[in-house]
Amino acid sequence: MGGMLNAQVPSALSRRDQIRKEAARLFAARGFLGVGVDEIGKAVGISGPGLYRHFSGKDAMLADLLVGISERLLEEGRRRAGDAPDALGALDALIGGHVDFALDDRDLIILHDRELLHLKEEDRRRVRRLQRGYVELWVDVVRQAFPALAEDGAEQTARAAVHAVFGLLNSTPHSAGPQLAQGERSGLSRDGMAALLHSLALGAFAAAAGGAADVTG
Amino acid sequence: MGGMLNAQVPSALSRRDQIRKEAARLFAARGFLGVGVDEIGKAVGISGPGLYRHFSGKDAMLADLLVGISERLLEEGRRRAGDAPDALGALDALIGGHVDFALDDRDLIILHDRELLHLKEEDRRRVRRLQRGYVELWVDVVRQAFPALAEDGAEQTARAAVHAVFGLLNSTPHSAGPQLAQGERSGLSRDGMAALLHSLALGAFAAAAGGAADVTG
DNA sequence: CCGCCCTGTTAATGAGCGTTAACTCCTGTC
DNA sequence: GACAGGAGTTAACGCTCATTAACAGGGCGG
Repeated sequence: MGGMLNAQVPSALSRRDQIRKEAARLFAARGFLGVGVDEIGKAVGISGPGLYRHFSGKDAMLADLLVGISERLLEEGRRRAGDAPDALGALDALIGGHVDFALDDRDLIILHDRELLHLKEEDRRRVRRLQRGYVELWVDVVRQAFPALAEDGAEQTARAAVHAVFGLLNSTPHSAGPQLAQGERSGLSRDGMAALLHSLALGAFAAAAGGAADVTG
Repeated sequence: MGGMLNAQVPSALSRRDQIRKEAARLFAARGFLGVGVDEIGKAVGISGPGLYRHFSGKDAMLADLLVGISERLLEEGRRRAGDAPDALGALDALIGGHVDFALDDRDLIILHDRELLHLKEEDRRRVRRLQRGYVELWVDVVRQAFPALAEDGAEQTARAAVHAVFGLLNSTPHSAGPQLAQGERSGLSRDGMAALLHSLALGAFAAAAGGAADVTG
């Protein structure tokens, strides 16, 4: 069954991408340590050790997923924020991008902060560096959008608020069960949920800027 | 080394509580499946299988922790909300209680929604029932506090907002490293962080009530 | 047409781990 | 003072599981 050039025909994922997708799904559902390689193999139609032709090991699959999502988030975030006309527009763009990600790639969002500890030190450092960059991007934009958070001493407040809003935006995976059909997620449509999350995030930032800019402890 | 009556002297935890505490710490740090019983034993000064004198198995320790936290959250939440004079006061009390919990029992908050899947079906159902009760408590209070969310069709919005705010309030464990000293958490004092989280949560709910009450899609 | 290599397969290996068994010691009670 | 039982110990069992070894087939360049 070899050598068919792995044509990148649309709608047909490469074997490697197939593995990525199924591994993400399984890791999200039962945890990295709770999934065996045989199971991942079965999910893509090959069996167990055949995976080692595509990844150097189980750890490497997780590392690939986490590095990939972190890079995509940072890259997309920079692009969107850069294309915006002003600070508030940039914040809107960041929120919208993150919401899309949280709603459309739930598995990866779950893994993103749940399985970080199972990475080897080197990969973990790399992912953390990317995450830190993403946070700083948000912090900069938020401080420009809300002048109260740009004051001296409000940087830690802004950073904590950004972390908290990430928790808010990433909450959708937790609120729904393992998997629901596409149209329905707890009674709200995908776009309804997106709009709601967007509102909640903006409201939270506004509150941080309004009341607690000087709570630097 | 047995039979010292296990006196409930203050400042001395019972062996069982010692195990609870250390198991929670280890599970939070490296995941339920990533921690061996020998390690938990060593953390409390006994070794490996000695734990089986206090818990029927490793699963039982996790179940004990998750059931315990879920019960405490629901019980405390009901008590606080019941003692409040009005709906807004009840919401304040709920937020304050949850914030205290998130800041003071980080390990349990992490486990609470991270390791649920490693419970046996029966325990999982029990924890989920408690969690559902807690969510409904919040939903009721939020809808009373914000009339816009009490309208017909806004129930799903309110519930989604509550889930999202839980994600926000539970974000502190993720934002800080494994463990920091008591005084400092990312530059904000404990009380500063508590005040900030409180503001963020209220701001989010206000935004949900203001703009998106009819986004039932 | 030959041979390389990509992609699979199954079998074996070796480590880790939860749990149980068998045994010891100490303490409070009758 | 015997003794029942709580609270430990170490050794052994059985199972899972990631990884490696050894082998096979089929397509494509030469």
